[in-house]
Amino acid sequence: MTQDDVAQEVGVSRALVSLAFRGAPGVSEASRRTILEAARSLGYRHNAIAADLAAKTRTTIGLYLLDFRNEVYADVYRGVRDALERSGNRVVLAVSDADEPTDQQAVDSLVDARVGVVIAATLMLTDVDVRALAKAVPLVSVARRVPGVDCVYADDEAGAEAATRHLLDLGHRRIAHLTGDEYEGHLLRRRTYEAVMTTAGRTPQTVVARGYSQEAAEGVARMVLDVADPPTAVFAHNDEMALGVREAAYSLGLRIPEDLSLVGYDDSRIARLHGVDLTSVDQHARRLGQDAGAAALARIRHEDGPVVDVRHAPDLVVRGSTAPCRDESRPADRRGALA
Amino acid sequence: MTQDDVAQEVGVSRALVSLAFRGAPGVSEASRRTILEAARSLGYRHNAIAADLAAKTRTTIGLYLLDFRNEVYADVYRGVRDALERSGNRVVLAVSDADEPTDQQAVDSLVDARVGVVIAATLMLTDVDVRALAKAVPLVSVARRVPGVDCVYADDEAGAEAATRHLLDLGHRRIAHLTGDEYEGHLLRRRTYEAVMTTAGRTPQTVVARGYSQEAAEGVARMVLDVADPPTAVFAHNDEMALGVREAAYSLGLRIPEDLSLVGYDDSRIARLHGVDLTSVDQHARRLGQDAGAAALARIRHEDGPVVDVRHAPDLVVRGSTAPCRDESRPADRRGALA
DNA sequence: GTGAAAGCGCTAACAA
DNA sequence: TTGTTAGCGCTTTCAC
Repeated sequence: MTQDDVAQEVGVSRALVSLAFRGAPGVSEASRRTILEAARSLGYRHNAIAADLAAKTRTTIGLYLLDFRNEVYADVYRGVRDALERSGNRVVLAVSDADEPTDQQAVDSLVDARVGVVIAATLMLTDVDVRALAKAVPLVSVARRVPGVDCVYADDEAGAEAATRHLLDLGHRRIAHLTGDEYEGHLLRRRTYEAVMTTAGRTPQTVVARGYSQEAAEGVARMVLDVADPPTAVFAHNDEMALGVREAAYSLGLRIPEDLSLVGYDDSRIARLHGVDLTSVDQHARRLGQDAGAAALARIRHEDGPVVDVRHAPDLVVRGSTAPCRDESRPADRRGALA
Repeated sequence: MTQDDVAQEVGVSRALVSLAFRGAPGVSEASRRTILEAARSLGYRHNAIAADLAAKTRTTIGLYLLDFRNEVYADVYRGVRDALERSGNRVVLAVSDADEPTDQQAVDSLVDARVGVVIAATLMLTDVDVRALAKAVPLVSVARRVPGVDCVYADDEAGAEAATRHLLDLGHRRIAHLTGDEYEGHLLRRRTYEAVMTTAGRTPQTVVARGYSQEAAEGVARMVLDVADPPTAVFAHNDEMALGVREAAYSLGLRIPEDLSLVGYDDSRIARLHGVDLTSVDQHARRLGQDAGAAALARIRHEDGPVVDVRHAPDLVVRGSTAPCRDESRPADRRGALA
């Protein structure tokens, strides 16, 4: 079933059918209607892939998501869908795995699918590699800022600072930060945590797991918490890892927040469950997705339009997993000593 | 950068380059090596889409997933990836939404992407529509049995029976079942629950929400539980809905399992969290995905091979969300009265 | 408005 | 082994 068949059925040229299908000018309203009608009754479907090949265009949008299990990416996906809903562009997805990111490979598969632009959330590559990638295919980076490349992200420094300060304000001193392998794009939260701690006169304790999943976090957390003088609070890189800490804590008989305060990142649905009730930083992932979708659309239309750099403010959502420090072993602070 | 460029660089014909890239016979080992080498240094990438067009083949596999938020689909996805890892076939994804399923639309997008086979998990369409779909494109249905169509699924009747019996065995009488809109493919669990209840001499109480999400379930559950004589146990269609029941219960001051026993379905990661600890039925979704991937591969190679119908046995995983019924208002049963 | 001809990047015979 | 030719389903000139 090709445009030829439709053309024959209606008794016009194939070229006219092509024009009619693209809503291009140069075809009478009457012809258009007849053609579309005939196409429907014949069950003809426009072959956008062949069209792209012939027109040397790339109208498909590629979406790379780091992880299927982390709900934040479901939200990004929804946002992208919101933005692209009525654009008519196809979206093809490629999904990786938080513990074994295969950015390059997955994005390659999108390039092979001949997409016109790639929306990537979240790239683990180095800045240098991201820029190289952006040379090969128009790229919109989500939740990761790379100067010179289109990007849409929440302010990680603000988020990490809010999280860390929140714990400091609650009187915690031994606050650990749990993160994954040192991917360049994920360093911002860590660095900010360390800076805020240092400024507050506390010693940062950064713990690095092998990956960013719950499972990866749980193993490391058990070691960190099972010592003589464990941290009284943990700030985890994301909610997944926070859940790992939570499981580790419970398995050691520690209560949250009585014995351990816990802060996550992403404010995922799990954080809101009764009994989990996790303090977390909301990145507004769906909005990130929406903006990324819009940016991708702009990029696909004007390959060399201005580079977009959209930064949103995250929000700390305080819930029941954080509470004032009640660790008796903590040294009294100055004011306490003088009082 | 086309095969022509590579051919010119090496000084051979375009056809030879084509053959070399497909590992087809008729090209000497020396030529192949030179060609592949030149291609790499030129940065040439084989255009599988143009190849499909020319060869009139369809090597891409389409994967439809009902919902991004329900982890069971992440598991199916992983399974499919396992199966396709070294097959060389591209996979394109289309994802819908549990509360507003758009099967037809999403699968259409896959058909438009010119896929050779569609793996669908889970279709909400009627059996009739599914079969019509299967005529338009080779289809492998996951977690939904449709006679005459390739399918890979867990035995819903066994799962629902195990869940219902488990609650009955714990002494519960007023056991409600919470499900979503009546999609044909989702009726098996409900019908089984109702049959088991009736056989046990109990009155089934099936409650239908508008969708299959946590949110949809929560609203309905609140109404069901906030009555004079509420059910002492609920069997939910899936873990997502069970979480909704859980939230509703807690918001009404009911404790689980003391005041309410709860069974889900899918044995998702959330079910295993400390404090959630949800009794659930494991469908072994990753294995379903693996088998579906294998079936799709077989179908794409032999369009009219035998129809596959793979059924797995689900497993009830008993956790802390279910306990013996302690409802004092329950009428003593016969043996109790005699003792 | 319409039709003919060329070409997108590739494969598939068939000859050479 | 290699090169030649035709054609996949479509768009795009450009003349009618």
